[in-house]
Amino acid sequence: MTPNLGLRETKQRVAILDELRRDKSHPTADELYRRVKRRMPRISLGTVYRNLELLSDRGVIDTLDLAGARRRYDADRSDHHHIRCSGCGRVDDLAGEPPCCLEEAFKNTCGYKITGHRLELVGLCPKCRKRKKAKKQ
Amino acid sequence: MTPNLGLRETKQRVAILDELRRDKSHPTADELYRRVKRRMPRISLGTVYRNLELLSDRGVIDTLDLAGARRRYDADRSDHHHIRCSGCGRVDDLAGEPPCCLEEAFKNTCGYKITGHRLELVGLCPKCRKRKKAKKQ
DNA sequence: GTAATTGCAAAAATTTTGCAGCATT
DNA sequence: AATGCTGCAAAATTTTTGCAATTAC
Repeated sequence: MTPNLGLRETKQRVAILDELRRDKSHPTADELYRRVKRRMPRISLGTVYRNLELLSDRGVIDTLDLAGARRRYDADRSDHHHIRCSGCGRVDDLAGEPPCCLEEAFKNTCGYKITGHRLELVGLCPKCRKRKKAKKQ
Repeated sequence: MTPNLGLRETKQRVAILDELRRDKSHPTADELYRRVKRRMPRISLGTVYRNLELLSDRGVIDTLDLAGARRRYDADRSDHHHIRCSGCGRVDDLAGEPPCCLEEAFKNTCGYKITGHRLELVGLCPKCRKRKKAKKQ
């Protein structure tokens, strides 16, 4: 599965991580649950939530927690940002370098010890753009 | 209250907006409800939610929807970002210019029509830094 | 008078948790 | 054998909604 993390390698955990790695759409816990359920029908939603939290705590996966939407998960831990469609809620990866040292820029503000940041663009995905155009005419 | 927006000027709406403007802590709907309730004991939480949504739709207030936390609201509509404490969840304003044209940087990515962005720093607020230090020793 | 808005309470949606039994180490 | 993990179901949390009565326009 992954280097030793003090976690047991249960069938459920392996299946959850495997499906998340295979699914590039940043699924919610519930969406992932439904996928895993296809190959493991007795798995419970609670198990999925518990495992996603454990894996996230140990840095195996990322929790997206994007603004306003339900929590989403991402097995891709590389440094990248996301864009969310305000029409349908889908979330895509942003290509391109993370911009100029955001954390640096705010380093000496307000007494916080800065540990990270989250940048999220908002927009309309191609499908929703088309849909909107169609509506207007 | 505010220029005409096709909204009636009910006592509840006025009180909600007034309290939000007075409260710089980016309260959640529930926190705001408890404040408003002090001067208007019969107001209901549903009314607070409904008004916050209406006011946000019309751009009178901002919905923060910061990552992972509960939804928060902000009557300050100036262009600014936020920092969230991973210890206690409090949210503060970030001083300083918004960094170099974030949206520009990603303009030609992935076919989205970009309409906005959200930047949120994460860190430990002064209180939580102190608390953590105390614990360690 | 009309239509928007409210309070209330119930429902919906999402996430967490207690527990007894099971599986991994 | 020990203990971490699971399924299940119930609970907790947050937000939304239906409806009859009220209020602003």
